[in-house]
Order: sequence, then structure tokens, then C-alpha cells
Amino acid sequence: MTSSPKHKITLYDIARLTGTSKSTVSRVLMNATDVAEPTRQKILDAMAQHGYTPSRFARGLAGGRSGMVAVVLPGMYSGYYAEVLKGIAVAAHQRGVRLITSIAHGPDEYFGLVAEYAEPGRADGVILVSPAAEVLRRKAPPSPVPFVMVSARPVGRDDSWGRMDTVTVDNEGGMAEVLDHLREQGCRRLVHLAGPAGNYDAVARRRAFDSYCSRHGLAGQVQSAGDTNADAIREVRELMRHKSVPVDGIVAFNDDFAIAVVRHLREQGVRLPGALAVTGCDDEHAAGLIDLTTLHMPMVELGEEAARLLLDRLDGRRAGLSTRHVMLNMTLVVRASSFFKCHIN
Amino acid sequence: MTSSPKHKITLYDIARLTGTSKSTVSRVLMNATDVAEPTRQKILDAMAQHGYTPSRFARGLAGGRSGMVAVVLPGMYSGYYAEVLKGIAVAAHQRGVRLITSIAHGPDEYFGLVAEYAEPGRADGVILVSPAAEVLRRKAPPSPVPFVMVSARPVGRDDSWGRMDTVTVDNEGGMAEVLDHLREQGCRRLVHLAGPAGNYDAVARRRAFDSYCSRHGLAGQVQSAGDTNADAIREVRELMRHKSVPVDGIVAFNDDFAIAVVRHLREQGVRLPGALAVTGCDDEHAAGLIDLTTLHMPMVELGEEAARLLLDRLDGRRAGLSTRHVMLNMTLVVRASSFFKCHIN
DNA sequence: CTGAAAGCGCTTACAG
DNA sequence: CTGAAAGCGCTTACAG
Repeated sequence: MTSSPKHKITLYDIARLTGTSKSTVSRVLMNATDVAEPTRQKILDAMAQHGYTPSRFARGLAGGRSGMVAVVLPGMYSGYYAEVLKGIAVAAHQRGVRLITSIAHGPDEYFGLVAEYAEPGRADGVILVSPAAEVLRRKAPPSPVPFVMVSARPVGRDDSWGRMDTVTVDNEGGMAEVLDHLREQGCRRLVHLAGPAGNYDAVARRRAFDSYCSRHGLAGQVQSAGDTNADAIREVRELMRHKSVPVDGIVAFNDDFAIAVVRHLREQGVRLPGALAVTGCDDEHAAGLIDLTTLHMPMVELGEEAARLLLDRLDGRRAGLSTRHVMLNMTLVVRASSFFKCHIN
Repeated sequence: MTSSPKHKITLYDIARLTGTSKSTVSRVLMNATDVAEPTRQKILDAMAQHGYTPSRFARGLAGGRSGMVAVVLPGMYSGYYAEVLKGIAVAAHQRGVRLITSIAHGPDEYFGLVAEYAEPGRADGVILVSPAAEVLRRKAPPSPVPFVMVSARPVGRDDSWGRMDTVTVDNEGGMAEVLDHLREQGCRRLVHLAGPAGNYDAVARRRAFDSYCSRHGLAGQVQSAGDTNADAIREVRELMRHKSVPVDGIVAFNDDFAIAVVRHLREQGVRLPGALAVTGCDDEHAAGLIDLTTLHMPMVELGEEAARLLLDRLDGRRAGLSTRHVMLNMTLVVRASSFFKCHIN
């Protein structure tokens, strides 16, 4: 039964209440092993009884762990970031860790936030979600706290960001699944509607598309779609207009692009599905609604895994261990949009 | 030009560097007025030059403002919460305030988080997003920090939660817009697929539906849809099966329900749009994709407004001011789904 | 208008 | 195994 104290109850109160000292109470808080079992129990009981929760600020200031992890996001559009954040939040919460969440507007602000949290005494660790290439081009601020990167990986080898754990998705394998599927459907003239050049996944998928096509002797063309759906539509319009030999498959960087393309083509009177195949990536809610064939992106798992990597390191379970790079699979979800009339099976 | 200091540069360093004292530096940090202008400038310059950012932990501990605001969310599904959070983040960031974001799983955890942040020294203020009725039924923990509530309002008058600022949406007006529209379409036998009983907006919309129908002599029936889309579909199935006189309009609590209904009816061979009208609420991305008539919910604005209310209070601009209740309008977005064949215009 | 001192609630060597 | 003391980086009366 938690009594509701008028005034904040502190570590010192617990010490007084149990006839011990601040040092000892702090030790059981820190899970130190060198505390006599009866003493520990007495203190634990008192803490529970009075609903004591240590001040994260004080712990942070004193040099211990604040129990706070910073998360930097490059925006909050397209469900994707919300889901990743959710994964991080779930995993962190399970371990009693709170999140300092920042949404950056543009690479400069993103980098500024990274620099802020890199300083000692701001957070126990930092999770960087989808940092743009512009961010990773700059020199990483030296930092005493561990960083984990989600959906991105520094390019260079001896790069300043190189020591971070990363969690990414197998873009190569995912793209291969998509293209295998389209080939089975009979598609031969493919276009990849590529995502923003600063986006890690976009670059990886583009490269994967190219290499797959040349490996399999496919006529694969890459079209940069720009940053917005409107850009994507414009590109597709150009594409369809100037083609002598018709394109029979469009592989979009993500679901948003794919959906924009499908809607546009239908408005133009193109029969879909059937006239050509369209695929997306992410498997957002909307993808199911319009029967879009897409690669399922494990968004929540990306977040969970990132939090796990960071917290394991913080807990000392992996203190001195080498850098980890976790890669998650994407799985193909076949729906109607990838149906192609020239199906030869 | 920001030099990159090896070791964290502190307030004391700035004092030494400028030949002043910690007190004075602190004063300019706190925007105190009683600092000589030349002194202030000198200190400001030094801070800028060395890229000094005060420790939020230390400030919080010392009794000043930590520059951190806690946000409690009841989950992270359906874009809605992500958008509200985005609004909060944008407004907070503009004022240099960081967010401690927590996602609660269930009312108990939600309440636990509220209690945690209600204690002194955890955050400068707290924003409660959509607290469920189960949460508001309990006694609010007394707290020295200001709270703001989004998308909910305590029921009782002298209620323990009653002193909080709130930001809500005009459910009454929104529902009236929807129903006016449906009546114009010729709909007469309406069903409201109501949301969870613990949800403030759901309860408000249900009440608004009832009162509108009785006010206009409409045959309006309320059907509790449960918490999930599957529940909603089940209810609709029951509804359609046992109706002697056919329903000609379904007013869903939100877009998710509405979309589930539309899909289900189409699978059952019901001609939509045309056979009956369906409307949603929220105006999520998906609503546009399936041409759903819906009420546009100003999600980002809800968040922005909440942050503004809280920060204004913190800045002392509205220190002793009375509690504020801000209500935002929802606007009707007419699309194809509300088309009804018996259109009599 | 400015500085010296105490204190916020913790952790961390240092003794014992 | 335990306690006294110093210190983390700030703010806030209190003097001057």
C-alpha cells in the first residue's frame, strides 16, 4: 500500500526510516552486490511501502544513470516513425527507462540534437532513427554515451560514426523477393521509383534493384522520384508518356509512392491490376486497403531491437563488446496490385 | 564558431571566463532583469562562443526549470496519437523544451505514469493525451506542476482533475455537421457505431448523435462497436441481418471503424457508395484513399495548442490565470462514401 | 547590480 | 558489509 506523501520522499528518508545511510540505500538502488541480504530487504521494503522512486535528475547529475534515453527522429510522417518509436518505447518501458523524444526538422537540426545528447549528463544513451546522409557526412561528435542507429549505417569504414550499433533491414534480400515475384508474373521491363538520395534504405534499394537487374539480364530502369508523392506522380507521368515499349512493372521505394502511382494511373484510365504490376514497401495500413503488393517492414521490431541493443550495453551486459549490426528481414506480402495480364505461368 | 570542448563546459566555466560569478551567470540564464547590460552581453557572448548549454538535470534538481515536459499517451495506434505528439513536439521544440514521452499500456500504467510525473522534480509540466475514463475516475495525484489534458475532460465539477487546462474538439458541432449532411442526402434511418465507453470523444459523439436525432425526429440508433475493428464489423453484420427496415446511413465513431464497415459491406455484395451512406471521423490518410466522407480532426493543432497552453503557464505568462478550456472545430470532408441513392435534391 | 554559501537528491571513492 | 564526505551543475535566498 503506497501512502501518498505530502512531500517528495527521498533517498535520505529511506535511509533514516531503515536506520541505514544514504550510501547503503544508494547501493541497493544500484544493485550493488555487497549489501547484506537483511539490510537489502529492509530497504527494499521501505522503498516499496513509501512508493519511493529515485529522482532521475539527481541520479543523472551525480554521475549515475538517469534512466533516460534520447531518441532523435527526422520527422513524423508516414506511420513509419511512429511505429519505430512505439517499438523503442515498449522495450524501454519494460526496463523502466524513459524516452526523451525529439523530432528534428532538417539535417541541421538533427545534427544539433545529436550534438546536444552527445554531451555527458544529458541522457544515458541515444537512439538515432534514420539519420540522413547529410547528417552522417559530418563528423560525429565525440561522446561518452553509447549510440544506436536505426535504419541507417555510416558509409565509410573508419568513419567517426562507425562505432555505433545499428539495426537495419535487409534491403538486398527484400528487393530480390520483389523482383523474383515480378519475374514470375512475367514482368520484364521494370522501373524502380527510387526514394530520396539522403535516405539509407532508398539508396540500398536502388543499388539492390540495379544489381539484381544486371544479374538477371532484366531491363531495369531507375527513376528518382524526389521527396514527395507529387514528385513521384510527375515522374511516373513522364515515364508513361515517353515510353515506346511499355513498362510492365513499377517497383516503388515505399507504399506512399506506390499508392500515389496506382491512383494516378487509374485516373489516367490504366486498368489496374492487370495492365502492369505495381509494388510498394513498408506494408502500411493503407497498403492493405488498396490491395498493394508490398514488402512488410518490421517497424516495431526495428525499434525494439534498437532499444534492446542500447539497454544491454548500458546494463553492462555488453559493456566492452564489439559493435553489433543487426539486420532484420522484410517479407513479401503478395496482393492484387502485382498481378500482370501477361502472366505466363 | 563553436569550439568543441573536450570536457563538458559548465556554468562555472562561463563565470570564470567572464570574470563574474555563478550567481550572475545563472541570472542571465534565468532571464533575470537585474543584470547590468554590459555584463549580460559579455556572458551571453561567452556562452555562445563556447556552445554552452546548461544541464537540464542540474537545473531541474536545483529547483529551476529543467526544460522538460512529460507527455503520456495511451498507446500508439491509428496515426492519431503520432500526429498529436508531432504537434506537441513542434511547439515545444520551438521554445527549446524537450519531451519525455511515455506510452502507457492500459489505464493502470497510464495512471502510474501520471503519478510519477506529478511528483516534484520529474518534469516542468505534463501533457495527458486522451486519458481514459478509468483513469479520470481515480483521484488525481496532487502535484506542484501544471497539467494539460488533450482530447478529454474530467466529468465532475469539483473533480480533482478539474484544475487542468484542456484542449478538445467540438464533437457536438462535428456530429451536427455530419448529420445535417446525411439528412440532405435523404438518409432517415441512421445508426451510430459508437466507440469505446472509456473514450471521451466516443462518449461525446454518442451523446451528440442521440440528442441530434431526437431533436430532429430522426430514427437514430446507437450501436456499441466495442474496441476493435473486428468488433465493429460483427456489430454491423448483426445490424444488417436483423433489420426489417433497412438502415440508410452509418455514422462510425472513427475512420477505422468506417473503413472496416465499408470493406465488409462490399464483400457482402452491398453496392457502395449508393446503397447506404457511411461516414467516419478523423480524416486519416486512409480515408482519402477509399473516398470516405469524414470529419477532419485537427490532430497536430490539438498537440500544438496543448503545448502552448502548458508552456505559457510555465513561462509565467499565464501563471495565476484561471483554467482554460480550448475547443477546436472539426470540419466535414465530403467524399463519395456518403452518397445515398435516394438522394432527393 | 553582484558574489559567497547552502542546498537540490543522488553516486562515488575513501575509510573503517 | 557500512558510513561520512565530497561533488555533480545548477538555483535561490542572503548579504552587500
